[in-house]
Amino acid sequence: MSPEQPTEPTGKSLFSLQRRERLMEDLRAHGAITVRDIAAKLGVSELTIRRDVNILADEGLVSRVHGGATLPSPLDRSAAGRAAQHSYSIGMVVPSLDYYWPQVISGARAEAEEQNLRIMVRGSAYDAADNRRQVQALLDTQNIDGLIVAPDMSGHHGHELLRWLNALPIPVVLAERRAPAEIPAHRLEWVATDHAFGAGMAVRHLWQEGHRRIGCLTDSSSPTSPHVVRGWQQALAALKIPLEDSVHEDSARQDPAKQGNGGRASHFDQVLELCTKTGTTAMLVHSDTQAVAFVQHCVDRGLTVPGDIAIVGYDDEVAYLAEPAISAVRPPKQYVGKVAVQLMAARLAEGRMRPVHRIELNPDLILRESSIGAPRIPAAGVLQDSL
Amino acid sequence: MSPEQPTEPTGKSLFSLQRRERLMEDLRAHGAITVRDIAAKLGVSELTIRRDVNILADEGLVSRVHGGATLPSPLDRSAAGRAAQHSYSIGMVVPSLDYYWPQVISGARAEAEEQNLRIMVRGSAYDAADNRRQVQALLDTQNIDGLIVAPDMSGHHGHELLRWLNALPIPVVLAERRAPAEIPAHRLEWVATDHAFGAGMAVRHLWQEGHRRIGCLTDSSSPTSPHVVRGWQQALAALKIPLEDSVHEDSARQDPAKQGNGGRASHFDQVLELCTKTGTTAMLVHSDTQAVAFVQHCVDRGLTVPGDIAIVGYDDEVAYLAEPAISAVRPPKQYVGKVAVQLMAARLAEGRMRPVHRIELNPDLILRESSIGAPRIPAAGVLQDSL
DNA sequence: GCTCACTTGTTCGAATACGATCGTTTTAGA
DNA sequence: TCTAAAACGATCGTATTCGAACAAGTGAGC
Repeated sequence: MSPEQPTEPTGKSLFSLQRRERLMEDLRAHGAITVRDIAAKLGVSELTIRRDVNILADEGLVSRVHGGATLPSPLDRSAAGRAAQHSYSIGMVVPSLDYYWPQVISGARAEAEEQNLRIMVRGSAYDAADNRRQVQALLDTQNIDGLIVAPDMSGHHGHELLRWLNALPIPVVLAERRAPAEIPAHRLEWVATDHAFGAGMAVRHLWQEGHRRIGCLTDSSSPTSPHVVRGWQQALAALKIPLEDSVHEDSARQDPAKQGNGGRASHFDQVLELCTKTGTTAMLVHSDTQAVAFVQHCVDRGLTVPGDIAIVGYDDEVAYLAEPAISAVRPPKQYVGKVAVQLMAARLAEGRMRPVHRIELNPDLILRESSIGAPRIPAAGVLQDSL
Repeated sequence: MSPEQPTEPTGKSLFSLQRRERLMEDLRAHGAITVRDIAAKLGVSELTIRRDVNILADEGLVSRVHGGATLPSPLDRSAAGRAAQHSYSIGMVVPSLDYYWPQVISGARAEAEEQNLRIMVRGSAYDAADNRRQVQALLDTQNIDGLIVAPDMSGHHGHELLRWLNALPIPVVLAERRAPAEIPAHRLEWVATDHAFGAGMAVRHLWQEGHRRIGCLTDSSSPTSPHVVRGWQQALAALKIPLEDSVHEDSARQDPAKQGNGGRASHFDQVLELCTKTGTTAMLVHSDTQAVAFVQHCVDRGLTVPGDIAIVGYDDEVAYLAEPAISAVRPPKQYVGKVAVQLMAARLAEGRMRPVHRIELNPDLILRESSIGAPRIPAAGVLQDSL
């Protein structure tokens, strides 16, 4: 009877995939369809067709228009996104997930979103063997097109790891690390904070506050430490402060038997004694956790900060929590992640013709109570343009 | 008599996208269309067509004219002009317009086009006073939002110039220059080729070719020279070649009385004599022009290249012209310009919160006849991963 | 039986496309 | 240069479509 019924009135309902097939058939036949016609023809609601059209449009198979759909057209500006669809996955291996690195990761994530990249993060221990394990795990299980990594580079194993990374078939970007010049890791790119610059900035600041003997307390177990020390030394040299009788202590080189809180306290006492002996009135303390402990210790010993001794920390993770709040050098952690992803995206897009980029970012100096407002010798004019 | 009805009189209405496609078809067919014709043809109001034309013009697909539209024309300044209106002008001051820098400029220009920036280039002499004059001229006469510059940084005047650049109210990016650490030019950004890396690459290449005494001939009047020398020294150290009896000569430090071609010839003779005396079989020659002259001199003296002495040049401007063609380290000049503009564009867009970026790019080593194919000691396996 | 995941339908406020009017700008012709 | 006609853009109104939220139906797996 009624031959005029729609092609598929009530008979059997179609699966969504079949429906979309039919939709595409009609589209190919006529060049364009309206939601209303198709909905009537297939006996489903218009909303359903709209949803189908959206799905097809997301895959670039149709161009959406008000009221229907057409064959994909170059005039369809939403098609631009389609090109970027075959996006890359990049792996990221960082040595800590609770200090310093969360912000780096967050910067990387934001930029990855921007660039339409997927990013997979893994934490690792601070040692080369585990770094390699984590990278290998990413290579094996995921489909990684690029790698951002902050490896341990100390000792023979570290160098071996660098060579291995350099030989990987995918591009590798180091974050907060630089391959030493003697290792010809000619393919590795990196982005790192210029910690030497940061340390220099801290020293100059203290000098401007009137301090003329500025010490340095570091923890050589951190990969950042050598750069901080170098920057401190360079700044002292530039300011003509003799290096030999400046306080330079390293918490990691303490007698292992004395480790623990007791050991730390006695080490701090030793540092303070040295300061008194040499007339040192300001200290740059690497890693702000240590700076917080040191300030606490000073206060406990009855010293005022910055009155008796001024402190500048390094990293600016927890410096603001101390009492008094500690001035600190703040590396641009967000940007380290962001730029690492930018490097990777550009490398993946441009291929081998792009020259290897190696980027240093300058940190900021965040001034708080621990280093200002206790005037000594009025600042000389030599450094008028240093801040 | 009525076949004259419009193609699509009332039949079915078209979607806007289809309408625009039809419009573009007509436009491609005839080169130009009038709003009235198209409106009649497609059976819509003229206003609708005008709107379509506006949309297409926004995407740069047509040029709007009174009464209709034409294919996009470069004379249509509304397209490029409008976008470029918001955009910035940046000045660029380089020390030479015929050696090395043309390619840097070309890279900068291409990227500026991409980023919709205007770029104004001025040549300058290789001295700080003229650098400053040229920059000042740009600041005075043009409306510069940023500056890319490759200043002379030698001596007191050079340092003074850096301080002045650092204090300018607009962002400054150095190209192929780095501010020394002792000058706290904390606002200056830069992009520079890692010439030390390039020199090291050349030395390692020569070592792999079997050379065990590798000399260096530089011209200390060039700002690049110190980096080349440093890279050469580091590579020698890494390869455990004793530095003290390696040939290291500087053409700029020759007796001024002997300057000129005669002086140069005698200096080259002197260098060759030193090579013989020390058993040096390979030379890294900074600035390719000098390398070309040196190769010519060797050939004139009856030496074969690379048979008796292997040569690697630096800069790769004219190295391919020599007979035999000279292997040379090729700095990524295009990219230096490109990255400088990228840095500037990002700085102008993001403002002061963006940390200072300092970027090094690695050069390539272009192998030609002057350094290969004259096997000596078979290459040892130590450097398997160095190329 | 049950829940869970998935798909489809309904309703309704928001967004969009298109056309009409009218004042302003541009163009062509005297 | 002036003037009239054409073209243009801003604003509004209307018809239609879109999509978010919620509701309901279906099949798979336990």
